[in-house]
Amino acid sequence: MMGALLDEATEILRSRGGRMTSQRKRILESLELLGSHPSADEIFAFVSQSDPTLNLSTVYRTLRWLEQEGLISARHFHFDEDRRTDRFDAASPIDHHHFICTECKSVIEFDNRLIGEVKNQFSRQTNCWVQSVSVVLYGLCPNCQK
Amino acid sequence: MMGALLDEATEILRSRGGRMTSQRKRILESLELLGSHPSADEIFAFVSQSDPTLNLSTVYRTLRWLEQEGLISARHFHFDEDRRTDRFDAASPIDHHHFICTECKSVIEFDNRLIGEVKNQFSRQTNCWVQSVSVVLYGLCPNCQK
DNA sequence: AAATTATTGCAAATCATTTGCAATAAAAGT
DNA sequence: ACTTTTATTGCAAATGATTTGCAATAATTT
Ligand SMILES: [Mn+2]
Ligand SMILES: [Mn+2]
Ligand SMILES: [Zn+2]
Ligand SMILES: [Zn+2]
Repeated sequence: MMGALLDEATEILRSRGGRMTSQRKRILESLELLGSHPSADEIFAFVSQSDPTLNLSTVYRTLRWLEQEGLISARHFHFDEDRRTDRFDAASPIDHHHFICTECKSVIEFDNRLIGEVKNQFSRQTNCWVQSVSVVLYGLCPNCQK
Repeated sequence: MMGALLDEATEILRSRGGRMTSQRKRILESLELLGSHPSADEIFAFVSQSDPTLNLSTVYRTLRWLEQEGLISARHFHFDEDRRTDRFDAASPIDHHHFICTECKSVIEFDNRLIGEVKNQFSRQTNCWVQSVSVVLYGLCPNCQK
């Protein structure tokens, strides 16, 4: 249960002559601890508490590597203000979708088999081959509806 | 048919003491001509042909204003390379969705009533109020499947 | 035509992210 | 353990899209 990401990453590194460093360990850890969808900066701030020498570049390099390996996914949620910062998702890209409360910025993950249907119908109608689907709902969570 | 955007924009300007300038006219025009989902830079390049004095800031200012007024929408399509440039959509945010061919970068617009269902089911289950839905499919268009 | 002020062009600032490079430290070889 | 190899890091500078301050310009009003 705990350390799934770290184990997978370690395995990939081993198989390629890569090195599991203390900074990578901490970044992996933080991805599991910070459940939400943290930005590189948030991960940096969190890990910095326990390792003040960590550099933001290392955070980015590690995240991009994990992304390439398919262990995490980068997303842009279209917040009112900040359209531009990537958020990182410890889960694989393909198996869930997101609701964003535009007021408190909380994120709810969900899935729905109808989404598969949408994909199938589109494929059938256009002969496009659909590899992945991104669904993002924006609105107000129960709390923020007042 | 032609000039819908320009007409709406002109009307809004009129009602607020704004001014319909030549640069705004050209930018609005280009949004209708360039059917695809152009970036600010692409709009800039296009309009520059007919007005070499136009400045990129003006393009951005106009686009952001149109976005605020709800006449166009800004989107980020999650292309492999460039995750960071906004693309502008002459259509309103709410009434259609997109398929992106990750090979040739072409965009196909579509809609599907099931998406409304997904939204309704989510609302019912979580008591969240959903304001907007973004669906983006990534894959290969018929041509690029070889 | 003169006055008013919304809008522009220009240059500089922002801000998230990336990159080059020399210093550091895993892992491998001895 | 000691040395070698080289993957990885920290640091500082670069990038690239977008934004912003401000003086100059041009629509509109008077
Ligand atoms: Mn998620
Ligand atoms: Mn569109
Ligand atoms: Zn909320
Ligand atoms: Zn294609």
